[in-house]
Amino acid sequence: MGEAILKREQVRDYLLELIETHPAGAPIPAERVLCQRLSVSRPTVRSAVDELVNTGLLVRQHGRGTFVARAKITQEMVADTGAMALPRASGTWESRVLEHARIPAGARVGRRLHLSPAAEIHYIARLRLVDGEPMAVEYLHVPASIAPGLTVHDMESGDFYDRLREHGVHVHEAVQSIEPTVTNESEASILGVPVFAPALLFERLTTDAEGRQVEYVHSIYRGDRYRIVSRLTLGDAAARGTVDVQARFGGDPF
Amino acid sequence: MGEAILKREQVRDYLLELIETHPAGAPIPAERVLCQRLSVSRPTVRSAVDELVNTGLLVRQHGRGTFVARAKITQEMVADTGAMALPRASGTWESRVLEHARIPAGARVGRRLHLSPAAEIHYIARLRLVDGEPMAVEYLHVPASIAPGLTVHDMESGDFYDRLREHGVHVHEAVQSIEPTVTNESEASILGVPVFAPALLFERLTTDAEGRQVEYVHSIYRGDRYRIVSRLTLGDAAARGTVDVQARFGGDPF
DNA sequence: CCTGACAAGTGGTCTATGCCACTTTCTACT
DNA sequence: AGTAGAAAGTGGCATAGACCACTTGTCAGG
Repeated sequence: MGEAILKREQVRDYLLELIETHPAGAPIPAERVLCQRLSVSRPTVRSAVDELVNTGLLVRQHGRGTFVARAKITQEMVADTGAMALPRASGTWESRVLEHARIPAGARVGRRLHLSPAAEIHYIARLRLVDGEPMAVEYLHVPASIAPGLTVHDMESGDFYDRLREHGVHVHEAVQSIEPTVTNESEASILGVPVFAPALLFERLTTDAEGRQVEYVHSIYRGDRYRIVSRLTLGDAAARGTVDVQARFGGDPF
Repeated sequence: MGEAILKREQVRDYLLELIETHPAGAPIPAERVLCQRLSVSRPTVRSAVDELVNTGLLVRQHGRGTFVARAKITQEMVADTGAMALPRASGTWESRVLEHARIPAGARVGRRLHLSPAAEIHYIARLRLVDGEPMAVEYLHVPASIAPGLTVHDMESGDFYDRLREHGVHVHEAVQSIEPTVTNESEASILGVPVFAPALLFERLTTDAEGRQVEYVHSIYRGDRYRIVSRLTLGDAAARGTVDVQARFGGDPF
């Protein structure tokens, strides 16, 4: 069982055993060494290593070597009922603004936010880091009319929804989608992962108490170091329908 | 901007344009034709096609050709407040039991379900299909002591939690995790997707009203045709903490 | 007209080779 | 002892070729 037939599979199994028996950060033998040891060609070795890199088990560094990757960070998305204090994702989270501009919404973002394509929005690209390391890249779109005074500082400190409240915006509801994706070149570069590595794509549209769309966010979370946990409460047919969840995707902040 | 430098990137961009301008199911030029047309080697073409296959944009069939892939299915995980009727994922969902056995829990599943490793469980592997096509593969583990009379029929009909209720088990709460993953060979084969294609990994541990662990599920949902949508309600600090969500990951059923 | 075999076209796996670019180590010179 | 340059070791990109395996289409024979 699990017996590899193809040479690439043999190499992969050999490497999986190395990964299981070495700590994160440990180097694995160089490609050329593996060629000799396993009697396969270099493209075949590279193909097997490619697969393990894409699944987040190995990390490659040009000119340095290939190393066993670290474990994932878990995001708990359940809090005590009614509590303000949300369960943070493990690690110390920070934000770093990569771009901040007031631009026209355009057709696509305009549709999402129910705005004219010409309406102005705050466009913010920001990097989310955990313990100093990139975890996600987010693209926020906030109608300028709703929070005209929004600043870069607002984007980098504390809970973003707290910041919005300080601008008179009381968020009420959000619809969010999650799907698996793979990184493109830009995202890969920003996040320090390979291109086409597994990732989670989040899209969220937030409305305030007055029914206005106040935020549209598109985020990419690296899949090798991030996962979501949720707690669901399910009742009998008569009581079903109530789940006490305070969902916080994608780390901190809301 | 977006200008490919590498030959592999040039090929990929060429193919992306083809994909955008052709409907699902349309064939793309054969590998050898692309070699000639783009003046690149076959391994280079294959590498670019590999990437598009892994992201779910193309589908390869041995001996037949390469075709533009179809769009994703969206799972809405929000229902009307208090309603029994849950928003179904699009398409017609069915289950097909692949395996059903009573086996010892083992160390890992035993820990999850708070059982002795020797305790017996119902182990069920089942395929979830939408419109007749594989969408997910699920591995259910239910303590035999909790539902001694569970049958294959229970696994294939209607809402699984309704079936458990018929066995006197009233599910109350579940904790679930979601992370991006890639398919292994077995999953790829069952789901009809390539190995190492992006997918969503779900793990869920369900408890009943008496605090017993009644179910542990491990599921793989293909990423090329599936995504999750949720609606979150957020209030002011005083009111925050209540989200009216009825989460149903992974299609139908719970 | 039907069937079977063969050819052509498709993707799949692998080897061999060359060269580029980055990083680290070692050696020689100051 | 320190520094700079070269060498060695690492991953990255690409080509060329051979052969395997699957699918489809065509043609000849019955």
